[in-house]
Amino acid sequence: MITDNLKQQNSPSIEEALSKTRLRLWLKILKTSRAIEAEVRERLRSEFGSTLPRFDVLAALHRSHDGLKMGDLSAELKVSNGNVTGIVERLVKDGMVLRVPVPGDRRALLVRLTQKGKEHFLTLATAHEEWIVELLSAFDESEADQLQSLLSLTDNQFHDDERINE
Amino acid sequence: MITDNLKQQNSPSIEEALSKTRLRLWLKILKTSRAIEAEVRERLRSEFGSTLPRFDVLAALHRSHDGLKMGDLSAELKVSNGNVTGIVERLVKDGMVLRVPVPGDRRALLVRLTQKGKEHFLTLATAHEEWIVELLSAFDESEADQLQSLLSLTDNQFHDDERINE
DNA sequence: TGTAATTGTTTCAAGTATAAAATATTTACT
DNA sequence: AGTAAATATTTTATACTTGAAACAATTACA
Repeated sequence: MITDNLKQQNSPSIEEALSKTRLRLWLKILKTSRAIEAEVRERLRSEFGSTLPRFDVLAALHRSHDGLKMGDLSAELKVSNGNVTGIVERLVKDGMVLRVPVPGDRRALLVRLTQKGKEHFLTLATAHEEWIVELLSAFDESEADQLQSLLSLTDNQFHDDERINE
Repeated sequence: MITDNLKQQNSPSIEEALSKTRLRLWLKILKTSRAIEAEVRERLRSEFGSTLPRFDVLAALHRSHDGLKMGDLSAELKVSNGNVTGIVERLVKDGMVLRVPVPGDRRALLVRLTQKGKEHFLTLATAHEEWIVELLSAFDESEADQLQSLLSLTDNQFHDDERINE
């Protein structure tokens, strides 16, 4: 598909100002996001000896009731297959998850939370929710809603998945 | 210093709704930020064979005219000392930066862009700016300004640097 | 002057992350 | 049945990341 460039023909100075504003905004988004993420990582580490990737894997497994195949897990978390292999390996070693064969398919493995993993995740999740509420305490209901709406303007902007065919 | 909990005594349901809104907002911030960052990483890789950490180091060195000590560099980028050692090592190997001794202090090393590094950085920076403008094209001037203001509400929220003493 | 504390940096061990290659299995099609 | 293509996963090589330990040099000060 070929499209024309339909950009409005603004004066150069208006275009340049907009570019600067967007660049500055990106740095702000990145700074805010990284600051909160760093704080969460640090608390997971110091208070629970855990990490964000582990938490993310446990959360995904907790959401899906019957476990997830390795591939589904990496798709869900948007990280590479090989990466998930390593994280799950360590979680198995710690008794948090189990790898069980899929009946009809000897290639695939289902990853499931153990009882211990379930309990551990609930502890982490409770703390995590409290931290986020605290770290975003600068926003009241109205401000948070406005932010949410503004950020939603990017919604159809990024596709992993171009779905070229069909 | 001991402070009372000065939180307004809202009804439980209002508090809970606010918590949910904040948690949802955090997931949105994280999703947006990661999507843009992933796209920038991918383009640095595929179009220039480079990475975001390398770009960040080059950018910091370009901003400071006379080079930076290793410690200043890691402070500026908010990453660990050991991390910077590795990234700089690879940049040295590629001829992008130089380590030069600091006259009065035999512990310290100044890291400086080479001519090649300067040119390489300018190429990357130009492309990077275009990408960001494109990736944030969902926001017009007014929306970008509103977002910037809302995100600035967290400004004194996160300190690396508690400055307990003095 | 000597030595303790501080400062600047690298090394280390472990975990996270990727793309690409390798392996194993299943499916589709002849 | 036989084989090519597709699918599910792991392995490999390389890079990034951290906190903590080690090392080296400088500064403060008894």
